[in-house]
Amino acid sequence: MQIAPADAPSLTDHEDNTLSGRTTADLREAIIKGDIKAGEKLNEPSLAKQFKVSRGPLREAIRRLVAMGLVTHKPHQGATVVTLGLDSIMELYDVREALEGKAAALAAQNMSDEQIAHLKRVLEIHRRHHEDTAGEYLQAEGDFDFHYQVIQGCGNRMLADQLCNELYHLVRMFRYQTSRFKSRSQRALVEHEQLIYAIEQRDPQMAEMVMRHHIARAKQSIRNFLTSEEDHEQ
Amino acid sequence: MQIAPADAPSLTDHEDNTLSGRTTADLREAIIKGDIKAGEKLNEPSLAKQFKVSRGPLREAIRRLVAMGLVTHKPHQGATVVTLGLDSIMELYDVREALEGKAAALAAQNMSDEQIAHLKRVLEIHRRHHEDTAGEYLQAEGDFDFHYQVIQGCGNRMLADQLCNELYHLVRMFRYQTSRFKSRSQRALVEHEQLIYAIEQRDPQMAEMVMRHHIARAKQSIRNFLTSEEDHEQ
DNA sequence: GGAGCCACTATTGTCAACAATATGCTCTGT
DNA sequence: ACAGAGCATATTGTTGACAATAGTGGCTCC
Repeated sequence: MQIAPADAPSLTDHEDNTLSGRTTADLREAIIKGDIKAGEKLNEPSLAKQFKVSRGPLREAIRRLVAMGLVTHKPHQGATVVTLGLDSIMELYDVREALEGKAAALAAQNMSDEQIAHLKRVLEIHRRHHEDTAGEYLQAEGDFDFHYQVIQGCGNRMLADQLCNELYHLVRMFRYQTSRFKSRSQRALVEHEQLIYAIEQRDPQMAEMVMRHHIARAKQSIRNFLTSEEDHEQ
Repeated sequence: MQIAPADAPSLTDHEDNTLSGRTTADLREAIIKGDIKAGEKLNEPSLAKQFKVSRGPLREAIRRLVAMGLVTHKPHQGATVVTLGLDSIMELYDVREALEGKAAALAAQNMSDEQIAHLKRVLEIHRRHHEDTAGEYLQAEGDFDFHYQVIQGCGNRMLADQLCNELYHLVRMFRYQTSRFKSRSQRALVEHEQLIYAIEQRDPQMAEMVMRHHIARAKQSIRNFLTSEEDHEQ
């Protein structure tokens, strides 16, 4: 069992060994980590040269990222990295609330005892880490690690794919963009604990409610942070 | 196996005019309507010849369909049309329940009075149609038309895209595969009426509850139908 | 001097040939 | 006759060149 996976070899890297697959992963990480900035245009020849591939695989990679929601594409005008404004983030968190809420409910029904035990261990590791470092940065990735376990345990592959292959990367991108935004880790721990309790009780409604409140609070916290920041800058 | 007729005036056809875009739409309709059967392998050279395009645009089309969930793809082995087993359908309807439930809640908050009036007109048309034809087939597409209006009125573009660009096509494919499955139209009308009431009252929680029950019932109805059919066949 | 048109350039869309990989078949050996 | 290895073939992955389109700059005309 490993906690927050070290670096780029993300949990969702069942990527293939083809150039197209590797390029997708590389380009995706470049965008998420901000090496290619938000709103920037993706120039095919230059990127192809940069990644040392032809334009064919690169274009396929771009198409996959479009499906992921990381870039937009207009015919004959090319692709540009999405800009995550406050509105988009709020929308994203509403979708997360709906999807992960349902995932929590299903997890309460379908998770094996072994999986629940594993979830407890993950929470314990996060708590230790929080105590040791006084609420450190890793919390961000670690937080998703917890959510990831719940999602994988829900038993609905379609739901899990939607969350992990598409929305997850948008969340990561947002977190890289506003890495200065922390806090909430103490509260998150408590809420995660509540969720485990609900799942352990095999109570889908309670699990869904807890998860939805958890995400709704995160959403509100982000809104407060971003709007106050706007005020400061203007 | 035939090619799809060139007419594909789907609701979501903001497709571009490029060969890639048109091929995507054509191939998509061919798969949804069953011209290319479930589980069938997509042979690139042969399909390219049928659609009169090169393999480049065709491959991009396939990639988009993979993102849509209509086909799966394995490196060096090619793409195959998904087979919608009972399990997949159940998963799909759980995702719909979560997403459309939230959409209904948001619609209750954000829909304009004009949009609500339009929704009422759509419902009225469906009711007329139902009375005239004693519960006819068109109900299937009409039903989604109603849901479509709610989704568009929710004001969350990300949510709407997820539903209309991805899940919607899977639902359509399922309906084409089991077009003999009807019924429920009377009940659906009542449930749609309840939803409008909730939206009109600007009651998000009630709207979400009504929508979720509506979809959950549809799910159960499908399960009963498909399992009984299994029994008959075996 | 400004507005509109035209050519040019940079970039995207498309194609056909080439390379690499998987699958199925044959041939051989026991 | 059967199992396994190796080859042949079909299919996918990749490439560089070609075509078409949108944006840009300069030029002319009013």
